[in-house]
Amino acid sequence: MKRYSKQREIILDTLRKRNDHPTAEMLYKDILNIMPSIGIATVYRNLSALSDSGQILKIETKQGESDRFDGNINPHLHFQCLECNKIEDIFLNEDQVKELTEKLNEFADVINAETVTSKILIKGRCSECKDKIKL
Amino acid sequence: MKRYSKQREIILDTLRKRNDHPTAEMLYKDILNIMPSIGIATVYRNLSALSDSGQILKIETKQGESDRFDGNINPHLHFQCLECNKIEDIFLNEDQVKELTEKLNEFADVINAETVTSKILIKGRCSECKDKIKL
DNA sequence: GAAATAATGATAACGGTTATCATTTAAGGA
DNA sequence: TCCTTAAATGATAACCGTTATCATTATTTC
Repeated sequence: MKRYSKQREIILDTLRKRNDHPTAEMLYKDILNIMPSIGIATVYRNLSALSDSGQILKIETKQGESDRFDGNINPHLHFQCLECNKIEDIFLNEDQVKELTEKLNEFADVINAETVTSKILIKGRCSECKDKIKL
Repeated sequence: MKRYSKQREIILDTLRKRNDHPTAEMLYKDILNIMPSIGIATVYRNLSALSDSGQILKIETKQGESDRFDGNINPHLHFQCLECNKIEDIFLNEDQVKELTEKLNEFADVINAETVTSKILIKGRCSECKDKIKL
């Protein structure tokens, strides 16, 4: 990422405009409407670069399933519904972030390791699917 | 898994004897010494079935990287070292499990969802790599 | 503007996993 | 024990998301 590119700008903009967690493929299809000449490799390349540089988040789900991307880098967890596979954000307030960080540090201490980051995915039933089952 | 199979028994035994987090490939190579006729597909098939039935754990790491398996199903978190990629277990005592569960439930409540399970991977530097960097 | 080289687009290749299918084998009678 | 049924296996082709390759295009610097 040593040089500006129109493609990267569009990719970042497109991702930030959404408030869900699209795959590279979904973004690619979106962007084709704006820049029909863009290649899928460019989308993957830039999503990787942007996530490496911390401008976006990559959510690695299970193998065989496409990675998801998130334009919102405020500290938050992810929730995935076991029924409909939807991924939702759970935003934490400062106190919650602090509590969680302390707890993770405590856990890492058990094996004398140093926490840098963490990946927390809560799995369960989302509000809609919870209701469906009750009907 | 409606019928017994010698292959499945060997796969489960082999995994349980290890206290690390091997990939399907690693287990396959191990098992070739005991049963040279086993096929890689059988290993994958049984690892999936065993993890679906809760007898083992599947640790889904990042895409492109092989899944890891764990024969120990006591509640524990995983830690992955950013330097050497090693995965370590962090076992929790009952109180810690309870605390963590409560916290996750609290987080899921924010979006009115119901927690069933969670996947927590702490990333950072393991005790060995932490030391290496300081040298 | 020209040179240097980063970024792109098209597409081939990759790698872990899953699907396919003929063959083998376990389980439950007769 | 033999027979039948269908689950499980082993070999391998296929799958699919992603990455590598490479010629071409575009950005930056002078």
